[in-house]
Amino acid sequence: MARTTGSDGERTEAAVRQVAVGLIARLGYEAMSMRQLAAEVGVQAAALYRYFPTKEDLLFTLMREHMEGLLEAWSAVRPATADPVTRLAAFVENHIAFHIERRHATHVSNMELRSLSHERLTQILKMRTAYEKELRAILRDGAEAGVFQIDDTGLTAMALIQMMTGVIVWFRPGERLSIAEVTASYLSMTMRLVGATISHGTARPSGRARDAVAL
Amino acid sequence: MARTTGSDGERTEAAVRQVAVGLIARLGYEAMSMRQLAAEVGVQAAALYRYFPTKEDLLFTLMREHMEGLLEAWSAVRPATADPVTRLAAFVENHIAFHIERRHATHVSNMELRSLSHERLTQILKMRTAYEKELRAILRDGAEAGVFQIDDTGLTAMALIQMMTGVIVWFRPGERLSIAEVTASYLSMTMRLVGATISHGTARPSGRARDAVAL
DNA sequence: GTGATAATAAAACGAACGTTCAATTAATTC
DNA sequence: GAATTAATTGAACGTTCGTTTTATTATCAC
Repeated sequence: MARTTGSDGERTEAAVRQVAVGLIARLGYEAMSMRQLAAEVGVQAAALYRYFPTKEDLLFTLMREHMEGLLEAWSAVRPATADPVTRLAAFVENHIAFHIERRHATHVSNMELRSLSHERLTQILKMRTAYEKELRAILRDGAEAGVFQIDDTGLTAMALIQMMTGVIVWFRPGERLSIAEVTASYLSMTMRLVGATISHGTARPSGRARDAVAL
Repeated sequence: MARTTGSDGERTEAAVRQVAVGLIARLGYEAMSMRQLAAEVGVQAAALYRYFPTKEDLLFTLMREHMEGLLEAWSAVRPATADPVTRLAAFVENHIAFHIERRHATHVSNMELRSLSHERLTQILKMRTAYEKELRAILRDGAEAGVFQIDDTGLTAMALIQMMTGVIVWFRPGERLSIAEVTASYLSMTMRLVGATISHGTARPSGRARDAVAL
């Protein structure tokens, strides 16, 4: 009825986070009880409160670190070039890879926003907006350079993000398609969707789709 | 402390459904209490059980009728023609219109699946699969006829549905874009994504994107 | 070894949950 | 207008929830 042999705060906290992501993704935040979480970690419910003051703090921590990870991942691979096609390709590849790798955490970050307090919701949405802004900038640059054919930059960015993130809904590792195949297909669909051309300067006035990249 | 004047079972049940959709969409199924629902309807919690035996029965009813509505809406507008471009355009237009019109119900049907029993989940997923099958058939026919350029029919169908349904996440009526503008943009993006051509017979062997429709 | 501190257990708190039941009144039927 | 049915109330049930408190033991620094 006290500290157990071999107990270690860092290991326990890491276990709590990991189990919580899986449990919330599967059951939902509201449906997961602290007792259930504790049981799967192998600890009493009261022990959780040593690491997270409230259930909502736990949720917020998971979400914030997920979003920070997404922004950092993109920063790490963002190309230095100004070429919109290269930048868009990098964005798509990073987005798909990151979200497939962290399916459960993405599920949590996308589905449980309504369980956050207003203030914390704002914080998460700010990070999300910053991420989407990166994509919009690429699309805008490409449209201005004439290498993309886009009606509405904002709408196209949302459509692309929904399409790409949606991969976590149906994709299961080890099934029919490999991650590489899925990524290649999404890259191809993305380039067609934005009407990407291989002309590196300005697009020709007519027959704009003539040089569509065959990705 | 009994039947109230002017009370009417049909009206009460309709009110319960309508309020429940809004409440579940906003708070989530688990977070919405039966007492809260009853209060918004203007009735005591016990009265709800006259219409829905359990909370889950209520959720299932809302979801089933949403999916039935979706399938019926598509049946009503499905073109008789064999032309894949026309059929795809009709599918996209119907999908966007239906989902924008029933944003809250769509939210419920997409987000609360995990709160259903196994058997009922299977029922809902069966309807969803039937709907997706319609899109896959259009894409397959178009690919075989050479009017669409598609890597993988199943993957493309999922990507399109995620992209289109995602409209409910960011679209708000009366803001920057009208429903007509949004629909036109999504139609354009869809046609480009599947590499639609205006050639009504077979596509030319090379320069396949030359005749991309300028939607 | 001894003292400080970190990590946990065990038990309990009040509140809220979905649901049931008996009582009661409005509307309808004959 | 009496009998029947439809619609609802108010109170209660047992359970579970997030969280707090207190006590107890392992670990670590010296």
